[in-house]
Amino acid sequence: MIRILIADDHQMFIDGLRSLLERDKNILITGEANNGLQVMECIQKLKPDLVLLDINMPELNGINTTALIRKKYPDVKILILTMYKTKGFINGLIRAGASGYILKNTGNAELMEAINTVAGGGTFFSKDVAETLTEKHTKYTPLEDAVLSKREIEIIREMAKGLTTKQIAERLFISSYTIETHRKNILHKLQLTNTAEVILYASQSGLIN
Amino acid sequence: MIRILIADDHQMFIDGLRSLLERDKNILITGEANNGLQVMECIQKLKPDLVLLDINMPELNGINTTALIRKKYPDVKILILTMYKTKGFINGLIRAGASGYILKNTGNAELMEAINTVAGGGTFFSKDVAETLTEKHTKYTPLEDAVLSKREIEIIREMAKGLTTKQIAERLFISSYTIETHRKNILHKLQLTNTAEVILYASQSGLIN
DNA sequence: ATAAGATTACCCATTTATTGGTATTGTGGG
DNA sequence: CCCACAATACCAATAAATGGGTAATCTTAT
Repeated sequence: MIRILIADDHQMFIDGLRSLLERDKNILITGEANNGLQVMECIQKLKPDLVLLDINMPELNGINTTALIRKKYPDVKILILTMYKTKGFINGLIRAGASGYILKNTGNAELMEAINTVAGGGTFFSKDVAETLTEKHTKYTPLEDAVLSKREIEIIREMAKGLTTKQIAERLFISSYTIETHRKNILHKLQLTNTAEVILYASQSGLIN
Repeated sequence: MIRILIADDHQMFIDGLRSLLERDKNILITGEANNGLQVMECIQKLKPDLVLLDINMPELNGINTTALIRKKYPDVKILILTMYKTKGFINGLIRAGASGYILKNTGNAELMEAINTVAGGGTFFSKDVAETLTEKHTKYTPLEDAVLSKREIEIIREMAKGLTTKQIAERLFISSYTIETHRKNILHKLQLTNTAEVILYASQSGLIN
């Protein structure tokens, strides 16, 4: 019996997946979570074997959640379910301790295979994902292994509201120079070159909302 | 018996939803589609009563698909399933002919209610969506019915890649001055003030991807 | 306690974006 | 045939962002 926790910010996706997986007598859905913080609470209470984790969640994002699970509960397997196949993400998640990574556009059979493989201690990556990982390093790679600080995320959110460096400084009661530094560090950490790329990254990785 | 077609670019979401809905004896899932073009093909072949439509699909987006269905098959009901609650989109979809609009983070009960209501000829909107529609116009909201031209969308996509005005000009073989004009028009149409807001809007409204 | 990282702060040169104009040509719908 | 709008192009002033530094505190985890 494989005990599974499903984490996704879309309840409808959880409902559907639960219905699908419960057909399998060998699977037990022990619980659900809509954000990273709930995931941590649920693991403690429910002790699942495997967490099906969406990386696009509010409160605590996928990479941080993965790292936290790996640290506190080393025996819990993590299978990432997502729609992003950015190289940096995948690398970051693997380094954080995920055992598998499959895209949401994959079918039923592959999902079952992934669950069984990962639950059995193996690793599983969608074909598309595996291809992305073996790709040559392209010039405009979105990000490597981004670990943004709390403050940096806060600043990105202000940027997304269309505020300028000066306006952000006023709102946070600190110097414009400091915001300038933060923006520089954000660009450097994400290996990006301008605001447009940062906002797209933030939006697509669930940093905003 | 309600005959339903499910359209979403994530096969896993379709699989789950199918499993969930098939429990109801009154519902028959007649088919699936992963993009707008497939939706049109399937409707012709399968003659469903209702289409569950994700707006974030490749090939043909949600608004255009909705308008096309309404035009060619006026009797087919359209229930939008999505995660975006931008006012402009909701308005656009309603005008295009959708009968309902619910967010993917809503639960099972509400989904069933929405399906039954819409199939019965009524309209259904999630509480969140209804709230968005009655909200007062806030200062930093993109313009409701922004109708961006083909070229403008193309330029937004280039902007999202982090390209500068000069680089976009080179890639599209036109003058930088022209790109400047387009950017100005984009900001004006959306009633925004800088690139950050444009990229966030584009990302959240499904213009990118 | 100590080292690593986060947060703060400053300066300056350069590049880009934004704003506010004007204006010509092409094109699809009524 | 016209009109509205799309797409093109140009100029110039100003605002903002980016890239290159340096450096002092403050937190936090080992």
